[in-house]
Amino acid sequence: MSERTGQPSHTSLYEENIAKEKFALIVRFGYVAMSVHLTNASPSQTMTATQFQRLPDREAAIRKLERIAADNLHNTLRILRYNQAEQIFLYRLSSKLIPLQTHELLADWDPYAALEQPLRELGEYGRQHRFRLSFHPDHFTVFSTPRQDVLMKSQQDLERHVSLFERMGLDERYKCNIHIGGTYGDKVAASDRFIQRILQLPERLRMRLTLENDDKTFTAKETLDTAHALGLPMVLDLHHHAVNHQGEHAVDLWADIQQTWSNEAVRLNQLEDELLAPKIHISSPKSEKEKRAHADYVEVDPFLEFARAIAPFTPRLDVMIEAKRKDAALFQLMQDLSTVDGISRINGAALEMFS
DNA sequence: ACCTGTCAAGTCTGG
DNA sequence: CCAGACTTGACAGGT
Repeated sequence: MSERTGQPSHTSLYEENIAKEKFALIVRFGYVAMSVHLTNASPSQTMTATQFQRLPDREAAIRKLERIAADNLHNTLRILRYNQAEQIFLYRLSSKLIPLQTHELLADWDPYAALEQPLRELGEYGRQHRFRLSFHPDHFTVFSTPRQDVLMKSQQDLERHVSLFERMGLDERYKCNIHIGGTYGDKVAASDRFIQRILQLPERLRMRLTLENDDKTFTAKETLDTAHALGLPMVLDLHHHAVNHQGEHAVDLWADIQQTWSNEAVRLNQLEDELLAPKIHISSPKSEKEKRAHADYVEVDPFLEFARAIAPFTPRLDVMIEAKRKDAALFQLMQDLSTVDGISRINGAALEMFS
């Protein structure tokens, strides 16, 4: 293996997988939060703090928040049923399922009292159909921050996401993906601070994390080093890598990135579990000028080039599509890929590449 | 029914 | 030091 690819050698588990898959790469695709095909199915409906305060009856206002949250959970279940019908097994949950959950106006509100049942139902459906569900707390979750107040809020927001997983009955295989954060003029100090902060987190939060390279600050290589230091899996974003790297090639980092997922599978004693297959993000630049912004759809070629290059030493890959047109972009990409030589479609959103 | 402005968050840049 | 850009989907309020 290592002679063949020039990559570092791999575990015996890895060799077994390769033998079993006969050098075929199985790729599954998914999309983020909302479907553009389903109507009136937003999982992210909300209420502004201003509106909440404007309502004279606070109890009634809270009931309204709970109705919005229940509706978001119901819409998420509708989306999962749709995903099941379309055979899409990768899906990122909305971070806005429960509006104003961490707002200081609602510090005394326990939203779970009213939402326990729908959350459990959602998690059960997800487990039953083997969906790979994830969260991506937004970019205001910054553990590299030097500010204590920002750190507190970041931990609070991560806690909120992990609690949702727990209330859904979804164990540590279900992950919250985050970025490292800002540099504040000193990248080394910032990543050191990040590492120390993550090490100080309660284990139930720390072990939910995956780390993703970002488009401005921490490159894939730097994120991989940080993931190694913390023993966390890494999600490689190919678009971010394309606009933020120091000359290194994603394919050359891949063996080590893949290894972070094998390590996690070993840690959780879930060696063959597809929930812990290595995962990447793909998206395409909106335009020449707006290289970082996401386009409506995803171009085939950059993904195809990467997938072909890693196929000889990768049995399985999960791909999250980050495109404005969400599931429509997924279907378009599947169609574009299905006409390519050496690729056969397994089902709605999974395919097999032979090498 | 549609359109425009606003809302949240934290970081970073430009003035 | 402060204002504005960045990002995102959806609300809020106007026509």
